[in-house]
Amino acid sequence: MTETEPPELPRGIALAWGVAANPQRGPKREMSVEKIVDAAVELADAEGIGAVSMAAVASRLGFTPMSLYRYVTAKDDLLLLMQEEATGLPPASHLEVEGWRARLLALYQEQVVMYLRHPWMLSLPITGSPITPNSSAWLDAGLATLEDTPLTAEERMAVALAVTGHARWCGIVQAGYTEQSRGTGLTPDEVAAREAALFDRVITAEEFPALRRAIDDEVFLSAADPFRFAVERTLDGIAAYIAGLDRGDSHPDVTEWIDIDPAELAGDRRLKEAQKAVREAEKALRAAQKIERQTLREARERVARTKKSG
Amino acid sequence: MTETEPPELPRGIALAWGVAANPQRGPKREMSVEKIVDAAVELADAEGIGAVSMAAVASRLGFTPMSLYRYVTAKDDLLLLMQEEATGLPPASHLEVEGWRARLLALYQEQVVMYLRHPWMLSLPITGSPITPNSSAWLDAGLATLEDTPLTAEERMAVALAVTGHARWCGIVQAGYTEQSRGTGLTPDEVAAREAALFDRVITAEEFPALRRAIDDEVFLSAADPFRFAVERTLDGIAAYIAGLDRGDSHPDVTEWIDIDPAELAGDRRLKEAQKAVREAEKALRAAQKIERQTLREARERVARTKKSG
DNA sequence: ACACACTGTTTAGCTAATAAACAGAAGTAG
DNA sequence: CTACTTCTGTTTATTAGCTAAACAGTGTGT
Repeated sequence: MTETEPPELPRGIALAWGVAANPQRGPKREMSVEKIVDAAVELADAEGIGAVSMAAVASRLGFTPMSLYRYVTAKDDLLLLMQEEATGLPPASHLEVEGWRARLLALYQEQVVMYLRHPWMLSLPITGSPITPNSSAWLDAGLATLEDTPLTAEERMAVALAVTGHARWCGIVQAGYTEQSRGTGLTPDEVAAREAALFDRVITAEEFPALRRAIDDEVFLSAADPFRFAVERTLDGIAAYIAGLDRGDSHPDVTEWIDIDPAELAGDRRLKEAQKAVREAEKALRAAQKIERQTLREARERVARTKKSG
Repeated sequence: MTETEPPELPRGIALAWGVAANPQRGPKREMSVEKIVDAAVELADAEGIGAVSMAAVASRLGFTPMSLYRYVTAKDDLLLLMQEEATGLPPASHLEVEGWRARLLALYQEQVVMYLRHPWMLSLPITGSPITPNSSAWLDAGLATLEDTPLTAEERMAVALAVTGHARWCGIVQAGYTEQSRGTGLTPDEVAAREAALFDRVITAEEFPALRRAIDDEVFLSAADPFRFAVERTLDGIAAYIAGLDRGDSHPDVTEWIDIDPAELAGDRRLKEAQKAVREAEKALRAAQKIERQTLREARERVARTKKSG
């Protein structure tokens, strides 16, 4: 009888869970996985993920590049462990408040802080669900806040996932500024201002009326946190949903995932042609807009020149 | 008098807006930026962003790697243009339904479809706000749905941003499976199943009670779309908020962004020490858990062996 | 004592981005 | 028409970065 052996843990994940045999013989180890990961995280925090090369990490510890491979099978491994280390355990502070709503909000904020501290985490690829101890702990904490609610298991998962999503999205957008400010040497505020100026210059009322109005209302210079607003609304919606359940509403039918059937793309010729047609039309539109813009620009320049010389 | 010249458009963005001078002299061009970008997008769709090297794109067009540099200043440029191309203009289908809520939901779904079609987009770094024509068009479409609502400009931006965030988050998670299925050769379903098995194996009721319960309730095997649930709740919350405004509620005070003061991190020694202490404690806890897990595993193996031989 | 399992290091191979120098093509000024 | 200039796609070469393989030295178990 073949034992139903579960699939092998990927080496990196095994390391993260601490299920890795330590060798007994041979010379004493001078480094450790933890020291390596620490060094890598420090480097990423300070200079961005781009600065994290095997050589840089090793040299920060005073060793040669190849030495790291005695502790870590490949760079991807190291990145996974860095993620795990930077994720850390969820702080307990969200337990100091009462009620699922306050706790979820606190958990959201804790996650945002985490991402602000380690913005590089957001540029690492996500590979499916987080099967590492610390990520699991965060997810567990999110689910735990909802234990006293009448939500189904699936709904709880959806809520916990949504909170993480909000935090990530907030982090992603802010990390964009962080990165740019690192690259240009400007402060994040200056980057934002520069960007607002670019926007202002390029968004016309004819092409983007709603966006233009938003710019004119100075949304990009506002100090308000749009992400906070969004989480609050989401929590409102969840609260209302729970209230409905308490009132006796039934859980709605599940909505299936949106799925793109690869066959749909590869097989159906008519669909493909239709898509192609749309793309062509888009291109044509864009081309026309380009010409318009260029013409406009030239006209403006002419006027400016006339004014100057006149 | 120095003219208040706005900052130069980055080359890539200039290209995206079509504000790039075409040369007049010299031999006829055999390629075009568009053909290059098309080829790159096709490649990324088919084989993932990892397959997009300058050489691969060039060879797909039948040219040498360096030829591309006559059209695109650097790979980053190409990536930006790919993003812009794959983003496309928002389909008009969301205009076929009535009311801000239905339109936003449609816009959400359209974005999800876009990300499913081009999952690689989600692994490109975000650099601040989307200052390209197509991205702007999506944002404009989102804001436009809210024009008839009593929301402030900032609130509208927050809502539009949130919808994008939900779509991205949905795309990110699903792209994780797509990528993994490409790497392993398994179907996405198989990947999900394998992952569920891994989870099942590693999550104990003692360490992660809530998560364990969720697994036992088979949330990871459910066909329900957790992201859809979350957007619906968010839209509920926004609807309730709007209803409140209509009833005469006032807009709440703005919440400031969460900001990590770098000085806070660098300067305050006590804080730093406290943080270090927390990290040490976390490590200790993790180490203890590791040992526990390893012991448990060994014990199980012993039992299994005994059973076999007995 | 000796074999073996390990250590960190050296060397080398590979992929990938891109700078620099090139020969030939097409406009343009005389 | 001719010479000059600008531009084309190509060739060559440099650089950074990951990692396989071979190596000399170290400590443990027999």
